[in-house]
Amino acid sequence: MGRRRVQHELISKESVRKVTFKKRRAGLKKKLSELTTLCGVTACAIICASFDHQPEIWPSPAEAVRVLDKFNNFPIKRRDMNNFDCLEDLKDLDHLLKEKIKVIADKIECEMGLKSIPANTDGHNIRPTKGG
Amino acid sequence: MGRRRVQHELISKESVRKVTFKKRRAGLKKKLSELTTLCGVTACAIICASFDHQPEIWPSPAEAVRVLDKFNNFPIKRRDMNNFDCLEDLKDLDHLLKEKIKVIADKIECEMGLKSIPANTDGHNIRPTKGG
DNA sequence: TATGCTATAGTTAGGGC
DNA sequence: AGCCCTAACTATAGCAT
Repeated sequence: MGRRRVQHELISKESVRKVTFKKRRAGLKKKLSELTTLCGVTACAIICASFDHQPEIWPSPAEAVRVLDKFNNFPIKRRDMNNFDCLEDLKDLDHLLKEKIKVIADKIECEMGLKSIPANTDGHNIRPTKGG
Repeated sequence: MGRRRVQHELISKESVRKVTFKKRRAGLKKKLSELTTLCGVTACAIICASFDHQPEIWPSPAEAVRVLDKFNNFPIKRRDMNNFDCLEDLKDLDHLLKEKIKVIADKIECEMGLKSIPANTDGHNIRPTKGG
């Protein structure tokens, strides 16, 4: 669509790539918005471009968290069925998720000022950060 | 686009809504794929529809985890800048994230069979699950 | 670099099977 | 339900500014 077809490969010229990115990002955002409105579904998108200083999160960070919650409320065993494109990837999913959650959990605890407390009297025993 | 314009509101007839959802979901998936290919960015989308038994995750669950990692690698303080649509929502984001991560972490530990271990000899002290 | 234009490639609503 | 068709509509590539 546009004056000419484009190959489905990385656009080599950075200036062109950047312009195309902005245009298509806007288009995608609109499409996502229409999908949620017309069909009454919740959806979010997260886009990380090296052009940007931070990822873009739609419709909003808080809504993304709500959508992620919906995802996370599916028990791991039930998520592991057959509706995904890449069964190979799925083999790693549980492991990746577990690793990721551990790292984030540590980071969050750290952020909350609860790190390096070996064992407190509230019954909350925090895993020490390794090599940090 | 199509034989007639549609109002930008919830499609009332469920059968029509479902068909439109499937068509537009496919379109969105293609657009997301093109964006990542053409522009060399990483992106994921998560869609929860009541039609489906589980959320749909693109390009794959594992890739979504990688994109989320990119997001989570931004320090919380730096995320809280000004590139988001909803500053009001952002006020709650850190809190929501912290709560969410805690719940998920508990769930994961449980899944891994590490729950209700008060303290083991590896130096990994796990927070006990509260209330069952 | 960003914004506006517009010809044209691409998407999809409604319908048939 | 799913798949194909195509008119009608939208998104955007290449330019111009």
